[in-house]
Amino acid sequence: MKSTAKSSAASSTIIDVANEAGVSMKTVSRVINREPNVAAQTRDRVLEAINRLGYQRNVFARGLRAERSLFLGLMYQNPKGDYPAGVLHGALAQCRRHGYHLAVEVLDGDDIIKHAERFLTQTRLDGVLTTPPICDNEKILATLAQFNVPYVRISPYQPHADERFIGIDDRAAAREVMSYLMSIGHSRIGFIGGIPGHAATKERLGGYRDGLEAAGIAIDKALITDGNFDFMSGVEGAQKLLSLSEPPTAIFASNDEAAAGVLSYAHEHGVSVPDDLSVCGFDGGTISNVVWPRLTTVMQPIRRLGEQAVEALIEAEQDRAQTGREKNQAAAGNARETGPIILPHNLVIGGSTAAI
Amino acid sequence: MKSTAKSSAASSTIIDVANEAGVSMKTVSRVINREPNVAAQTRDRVLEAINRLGYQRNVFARGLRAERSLFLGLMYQNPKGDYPAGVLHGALAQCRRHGYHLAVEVLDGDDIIKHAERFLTQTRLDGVLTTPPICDNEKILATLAQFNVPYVRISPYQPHADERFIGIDDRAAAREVMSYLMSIGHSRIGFIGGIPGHAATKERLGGYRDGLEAAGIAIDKALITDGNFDFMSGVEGAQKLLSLSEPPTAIFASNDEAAAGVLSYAHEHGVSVPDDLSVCGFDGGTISNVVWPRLTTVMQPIRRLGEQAVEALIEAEQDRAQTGREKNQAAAGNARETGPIILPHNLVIGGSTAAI
DNA sequence: AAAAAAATTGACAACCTTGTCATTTCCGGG
DNA sequence: CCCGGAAATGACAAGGTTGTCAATTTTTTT
Repeated sequence: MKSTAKSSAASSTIIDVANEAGVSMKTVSRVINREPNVAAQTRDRVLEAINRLGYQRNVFARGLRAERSLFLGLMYQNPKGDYPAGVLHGALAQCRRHGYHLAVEVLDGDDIIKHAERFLTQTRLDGVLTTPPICDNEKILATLAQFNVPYVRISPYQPHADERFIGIDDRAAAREVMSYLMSIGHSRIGFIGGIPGHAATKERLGGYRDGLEAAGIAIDKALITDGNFDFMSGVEGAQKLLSLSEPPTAIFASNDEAAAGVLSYAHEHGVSVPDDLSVCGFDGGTISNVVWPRLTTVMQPIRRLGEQAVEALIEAEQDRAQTGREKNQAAAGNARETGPIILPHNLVIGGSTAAI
Repeated sequence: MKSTAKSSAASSTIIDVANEAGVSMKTVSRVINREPNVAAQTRDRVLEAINRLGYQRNVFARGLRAERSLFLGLMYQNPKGDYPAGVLHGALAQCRRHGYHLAVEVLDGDDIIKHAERFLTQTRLDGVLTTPPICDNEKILATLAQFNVPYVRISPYQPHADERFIGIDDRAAAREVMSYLMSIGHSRIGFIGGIPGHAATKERLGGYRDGLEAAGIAIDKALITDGNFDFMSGVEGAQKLLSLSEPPTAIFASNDEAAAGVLSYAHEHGVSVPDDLSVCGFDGGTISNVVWPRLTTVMQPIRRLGEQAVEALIEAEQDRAQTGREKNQAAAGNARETGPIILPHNLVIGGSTAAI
């Protein structure tokens, strides 16, 4: 008695489908992969057979024979907070829509590169999404290129030419925050920075400056403090800023977590928010909604970043398959789209800001 | 003229290794899979060859031929918050240590079961981790069983016999919270519940009751309100409890998010925390650290839950492979361990509680 | 209407690994 | 010194898919 006794869940193969539809397995393969040159009538017959049998292609057989694995990868470093989770969730949703799967890998050990290499050889991903900070690690990018894996970077520090990246317009968003604050009467506004080297850090500070400049307010360096996107840097920033001889009436922190630190410091020291001090954050994740008062913040479409990144990868992948097939007409103008995808953000007014 | 001169990124195959070591590919396979009956000397030669060539086995070929895929899966439903992210991170770390990869799937569409089936047929996972609430979905569990995929449930509602599950002792933790609150003088303590049907909901309420009982305090049903683990349920719960003619001096919310809601309501209505009201949460994630005042809460070892779950799966998997190989001696006492793995929790005292 | 071109389809090999089963080698006992 | 049995090793097939290339059918052109 063979122990093959597969359960009812056992899947049928491409050959079963071929027999059912009365065609060769190659034709079935063509239908599955949406290759051209299949008669409409044949295609229908095959699709019907697929439905009847509940056929699903074997990911491993496909990965073995073809270049494509039906897996995308998400590589990131700091798994804390809403950001990676949101990207992940969006990416998963989009993968599902396209019949892809997602392999996640956190790179944070000793030898990141070796780790990435192992990940790539073992999984043969069709594409990779990366988020800051590793999306700005040149060695990682070089490794991806070496393995010939298409990748999309989310909110990179510095976009490379001829490369897909996705993000929001941090600078414009920060400008909006500033003009909102100024519109309700603030002119002395403090700023708490993010982790040096992050794109977001640079851009949000840029927006802060832009805003003041546009209003004709001179920049006071004393009002700009360093930070690193975490709670403590908010606490410390608030302490510095509020101890100035001429303290700000509003503080714009580079993200919600730091803004929460500001709130905390204010509560601790009897500074009333928003009466004595207005506070703005950035990100619009869970934190902005659970602190008191609720933060005025910029809501990023984090999930959509993940979705769009996957979308871009799959598009590129299909292009690749397409042009691969048409390689005879190598001269054909292959318009592989590149460049940025900028998603809209949203300024949310919470209870943490008020007119002066 | 062998085409061995592959590019540096291209991987060598088991045949290359066999040639390099002067053995057959089957022997290499044996070494890789730690099968018995390989002479020590041969094993060394093969391992050396593997090192020299930087060989890594092809996941797809292996998945195609063998039952094992080197992939584990994480299935969950609500991707929000620290919990899933923490489990994911822990699971990833452990997977990496064992050379496994992790495929993540969020089940939240229309037809969860069909979705799960597709996921399982397509990926042929070696094992699956699930978290609440879907780890309590009988249909999902049946599907996993049907596909013969071993699974580990994290914090299930009701442990099944003969099955691995992992969690903390919610009830004991809640008891600790209660005895702490009573030790600092509180006796009128309100409780805000979690999503009905969750194991955590039941157990934490149980601990609340246990605590009062142990202190000989009668349970006042007016002090127990419903909730659902989110911020608003904390706000609403606080409102109910604080409008009682004889309001509590402390509120124990079933998780941090709800506790944050309580804080928010208190701030809004001029109730000073912790002077007028003590507040406790549960989970010990980001939220407990960014609100003001910091929450007194139970810190769950979330990452370790993920790690341990993966560990258990891989152990079971290796057992399976082992006994599979020894199937001739079918009578052998295969002591596949089952039952619970309970990890320690940790009561963290924050600024949200004070002596009466 | 025949020839040429294009579209459609199929036969077969190849991808890399592991399971099966046969063969060889080694060892202790007669 | 041979024999029997266990240990070590290898030859070969199989797993499900897609790429290659040839064969067949349909359409277009002359």
